[in-house]
Amino acid sequence: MRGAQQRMGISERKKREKIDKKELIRSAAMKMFLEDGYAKTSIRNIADAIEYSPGTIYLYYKDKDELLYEVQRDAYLKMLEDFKTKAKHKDPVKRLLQIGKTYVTFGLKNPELYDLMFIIRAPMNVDENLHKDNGGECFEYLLDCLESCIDKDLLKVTDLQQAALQCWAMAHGLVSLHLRCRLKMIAEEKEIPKVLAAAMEGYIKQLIK
Amino acid sequence: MRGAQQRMGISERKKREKIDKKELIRSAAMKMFLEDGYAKTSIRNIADAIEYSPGTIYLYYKDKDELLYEVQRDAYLKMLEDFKTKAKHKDPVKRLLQIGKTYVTFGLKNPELYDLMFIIRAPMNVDENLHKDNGGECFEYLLDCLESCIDKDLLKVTDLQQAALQCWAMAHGLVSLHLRCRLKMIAEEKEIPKVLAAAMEGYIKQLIK
DNA sequence: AAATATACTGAATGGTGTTCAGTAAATAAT
DNA sequence: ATTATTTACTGAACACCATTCAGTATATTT
Repeated sequence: MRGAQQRMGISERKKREKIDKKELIRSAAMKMFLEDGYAKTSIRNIADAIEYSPGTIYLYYKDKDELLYEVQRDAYLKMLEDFKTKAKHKDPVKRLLQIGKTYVTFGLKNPELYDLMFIIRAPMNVDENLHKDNGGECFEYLLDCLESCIDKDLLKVTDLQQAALQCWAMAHGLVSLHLRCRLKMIAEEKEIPKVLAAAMEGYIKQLIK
Repeated sequence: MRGAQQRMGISERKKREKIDKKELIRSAAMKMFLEDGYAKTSIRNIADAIEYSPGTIYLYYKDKDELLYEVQRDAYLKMLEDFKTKAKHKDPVKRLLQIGKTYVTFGLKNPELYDLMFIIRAPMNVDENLHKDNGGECFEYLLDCLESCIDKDLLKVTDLQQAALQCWAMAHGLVSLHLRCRLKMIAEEKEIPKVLAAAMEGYIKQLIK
């Protein structure tokens, strides 16, 4: 009886240790992805950093993409947290402005993170619903806000889906064009945050009745 | 005298042949970039396709990036051609709508081309002005159109730079989110062209007085 | 005919993701 | 207590990648 309990305790400890290792790998990968970018971070580099062999990583993650998905999951949560703390004004229109500003700022402050969330190519074969499940929560935060605006008849537009798509596309367009250095003809590097924020704010204000 | 002329003729022929080879490499690369994407096309693959050794390519191009820049140049010209043929309505507002539609359609019809023009990462160290010089012409086409609109007081906005930035960001946002499969929660694959065109058109119409 | 210049090769260098036979330690079964 | 089994991990090997460069073969000049 006692032996069995002990064995169960041990096996649980093992399970915990296994999760810890997975977590160790994940956090090392996250750190390196953010510092050097996804492409420049190799499985070998990660293995070196945590002082294990490359093969070990494949005991916990199917491939490099799966590690990316894990980090993306975190990133979406981080963005959602940002929305919840920085875009909670009662007035849905003002909240919409906060969401836009928060999104753009998030992208500018976390370029590598933004990159692996929305820009870099990664086969969506494995987990087709990852972005629906994770990014989905962020998108729904926007949807809820826009729905409130439309319900209260505060906007010129009435098509919720289209409004949401436009807001997201505008914010993503601004951030991603900048992250790919395509706005050099428009503004100096140091002016970019202001210019992008102004463009986003300007767009949303056009929506208001 | 005749000998000298002949030599000059020969050296010119050689020069032509050298340009031809550079062109041969460029067009093979372009074709493969469009079919398989930039990342999946290797220097070895290109060398195989034109039946030369990998080393030969480096006699004509400094590195793979330089080959990318060459193809980007072409791509910008192609887009500008599109604008000139498909967006030439006299009425600047209608022309603006044509530009938006043309841009989005271009991205959807040439996904790999769009990718290497605006989405993939490539060090901008070498030729910082490439996008200013090439993409610049496309952007100026938009700028000219918007300037006409604003001059004739047809838009609600008056800030030319901001309007141009918004238009571009909206179009790029729509196209690039789709190319990275981020719009699955919004619309079915086959509905995407309609949805994106409607969003773009809807946005521009919001701008009109 | 000898010297030089040109065009090209393909093996080598140092990287990448991924696999897998082998090892060593811990646990379970006898 | 001894044997068998499971578990965790290794690191060399595989098939790629971009890039370099000594060597070769052909063409041109001297």
